[in-house]
Amino acid sequence: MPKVGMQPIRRKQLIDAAIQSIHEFGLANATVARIAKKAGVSPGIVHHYFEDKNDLLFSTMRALLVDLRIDAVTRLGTARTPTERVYAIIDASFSETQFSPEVITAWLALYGSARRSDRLSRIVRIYARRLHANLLHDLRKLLPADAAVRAAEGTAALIDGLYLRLALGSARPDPDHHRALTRDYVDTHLAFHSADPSGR
Amino acid sequence: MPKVGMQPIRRKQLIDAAIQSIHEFGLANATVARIAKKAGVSPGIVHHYFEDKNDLLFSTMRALLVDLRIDAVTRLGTARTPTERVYAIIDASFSETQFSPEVITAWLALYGSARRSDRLSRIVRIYARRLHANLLHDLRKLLPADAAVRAAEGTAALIDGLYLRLALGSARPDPDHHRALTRDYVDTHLAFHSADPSGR
Amino acid sequence: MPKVGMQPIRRKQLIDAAIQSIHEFGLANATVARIAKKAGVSPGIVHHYFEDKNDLLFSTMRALLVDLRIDAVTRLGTARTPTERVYAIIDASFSETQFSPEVITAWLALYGSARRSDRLSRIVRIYARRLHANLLHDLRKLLPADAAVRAAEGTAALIDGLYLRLALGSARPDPDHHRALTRDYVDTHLAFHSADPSGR
Amino acid sequence: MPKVGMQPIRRKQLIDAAIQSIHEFGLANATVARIAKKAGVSPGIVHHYFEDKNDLLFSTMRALLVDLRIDAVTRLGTARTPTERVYAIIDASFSETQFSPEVITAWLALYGSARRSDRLSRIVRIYARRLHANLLHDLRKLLPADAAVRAAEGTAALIDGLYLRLALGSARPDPDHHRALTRDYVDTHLAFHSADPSGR
DNA sequence: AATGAATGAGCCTTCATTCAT
DNA sequence: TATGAATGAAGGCTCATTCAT
Repeated sequence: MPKVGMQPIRRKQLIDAAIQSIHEFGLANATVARIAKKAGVSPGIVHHYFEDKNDLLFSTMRALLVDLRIDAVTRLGTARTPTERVYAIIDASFSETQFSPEVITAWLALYGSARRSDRLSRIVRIYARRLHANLLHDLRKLLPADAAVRAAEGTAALIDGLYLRLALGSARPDPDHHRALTRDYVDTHLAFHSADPSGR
Repeated sequence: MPKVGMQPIRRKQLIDAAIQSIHEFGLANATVARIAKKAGVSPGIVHHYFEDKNDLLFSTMRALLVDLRIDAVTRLGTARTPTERVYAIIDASFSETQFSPEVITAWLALYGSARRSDRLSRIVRIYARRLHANLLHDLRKLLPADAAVRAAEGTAALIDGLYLRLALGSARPDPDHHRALTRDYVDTHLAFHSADPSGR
Repeated sequence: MPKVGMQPIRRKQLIDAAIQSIHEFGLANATVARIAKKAGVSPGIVHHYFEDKNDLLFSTMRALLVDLRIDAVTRLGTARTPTERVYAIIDASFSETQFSPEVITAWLALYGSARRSDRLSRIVRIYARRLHANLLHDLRKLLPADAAVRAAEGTAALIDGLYLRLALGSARPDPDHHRALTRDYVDTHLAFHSADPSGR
Repeated sequence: MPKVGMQPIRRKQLIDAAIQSIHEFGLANATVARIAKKAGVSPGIVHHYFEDKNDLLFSTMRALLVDLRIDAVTRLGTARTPTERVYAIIDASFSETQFSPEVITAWLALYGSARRSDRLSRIVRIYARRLHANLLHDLRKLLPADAAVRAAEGTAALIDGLYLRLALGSARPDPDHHRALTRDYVDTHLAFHSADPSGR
């Protein structure tokens, strides 16, 4: 059924199928054949829309990060104060979209293989840098310089660490809980420094 | 040349070779043949000392966690106050042994595949639970109940998150920096609650 | 955009593209998609103008042989003496048209696969037989019967052998040189027998 | 059955199977699986003994040329006069070993694909150059310089051309016939020049 | 205890061919 | 007439695992 404009549709189908497959079979067993089957297409078609399997996996990771970015930007749009902005970033990380077991599983699996792929590790680093920059931008207005840097790094690490535990199933899959925990980290730092304006 | 008592030696050789191979080739390319070669033995021998490849990987992960455990127990032995004990646990996580690039890479790779292996995910959860319990045990003495729970969970997540960033290469490989950051998380919570004894 | 009378145009386009593709990518990598792309058409269209890929390749070979035939017939038209006619045949084999690298490459590649295709091997044999018959026809007038047969076979083999070496790149791509060499073969035989009219 | 010293045995087995397979199925259909089956081994083993399929095909071609070389060297050992030496080279090309249909088919198929492989085209050119050098060495003693060069080139081309026609099945598979035809080419040149010592 | 040759299943990828438009 | 999306069958290659020695 040769229709035009299938590209974005098929690509999304296949990326979703890749996420599902990684969740269901594991990255090592997420074969092209299985992903294609889950997407309801033939194995061969994958190479029409992606250069190769790595390109599909890379695109999958990128899609995850793009979704996260969109979510964050949206939330930042309505935030007014620096604190609200920091919360917005945290909330985006644990939003409904990001929080499905499939997404979290895929996220960890792809992180786990990022070291071996230049493309993959590059976008992961870009994401990490951007998260850090965003957090730092607002925390600087709320904390002394060095404390802001530390808080930004800690917040980012905390988000990743909570995700990691979620992916392993050793944490309850409750977004609000994780949001609260991360906010608490920020709150405590803010409170600590506002109670003691001289810094640390 | 049949020697007796080779078992522990060979197993350690192979586990070390597995860690090195995962670091060098990635988990997906850490084949039995490559691991054996790095260990200086023949591919066939692996199945004399391990049930199969999964067993080798599981044993590798277990070895990593056992090392961590030993480190922590040693440090806890000399700690006196609850705060010292919490610091000991943190320090163990970022000790020299745990901090080699090879170990960190292997750690993330195996975490990333834990979901697909019952044995693997079991020991990972046991480790997570134990870490949480240890932290909680001492934090309870320093913080209100709910704050202690939150701090324990946050500390554990922070450690994992920092490891994750290390494995990805988006954090500088400086143990002291990570220790300080994690201690800071604890310190801030302790300060916050001692400054406000009414709890939160 | 349905046009009429496209058949001969498209067929020639595709045959030329096939020759180019064999030269550029090798027969094994001259895929339908690549040939179509080089012809500036879609892959699907190939099966409108040719039964299948083999039919395209067969038609390509036939086109090469037809060109050669036309060339030979033209030259034979102006030849007067038997010797001139033999020269005409030789000259046709090394004429400008036949001598492009693309044509020579395709020629060898298709020869190399002729054994596996009935159609292909049939036209190749027809060409061989015709070449032999043409040569023999005139050589008979110049040489004793058995010498004529031998000379005809030798001349044909020499032409093919020179082509082969051209295709492999181990001979310089100079038509005149090859014409001279082949004429020399004939000349020597003629001289030998005219010097010794008793036959051999 | 892990025996030592299997390498040369298996390699020969596989090379022979490759020749047979090319003959039976054609180069394009001589798959690794088919070659392995014909050799009575599993498909996977091929990559134990050859880098990849191309390496097997290259080694096959090399084996053909080595056999030819050995044959020629042996015959040259007993040749005394330059003429005998030229005959020896011709005879080697059409010896029993070289004359099996399988060998001839493989020869043409591999020649036909040589242009696309650096390794393949290299050894083919080396063989061509050596053949030419050998012929020239002795013809120089029998003919004027330029005639010797021409005769050497012609003889080599004639041999290849006869092979080509054999591979296509458009010549009768009679070694003696081809030897005679090639010797005749040489003889005629020698006679021509000895009858006319002034050269041409 | 140890080797490494051998197997055979499975994976990624390519490609001739078909077909809805 | 023409497109190019889609299929499905192989093909080359890798690899965990077995086994004769």
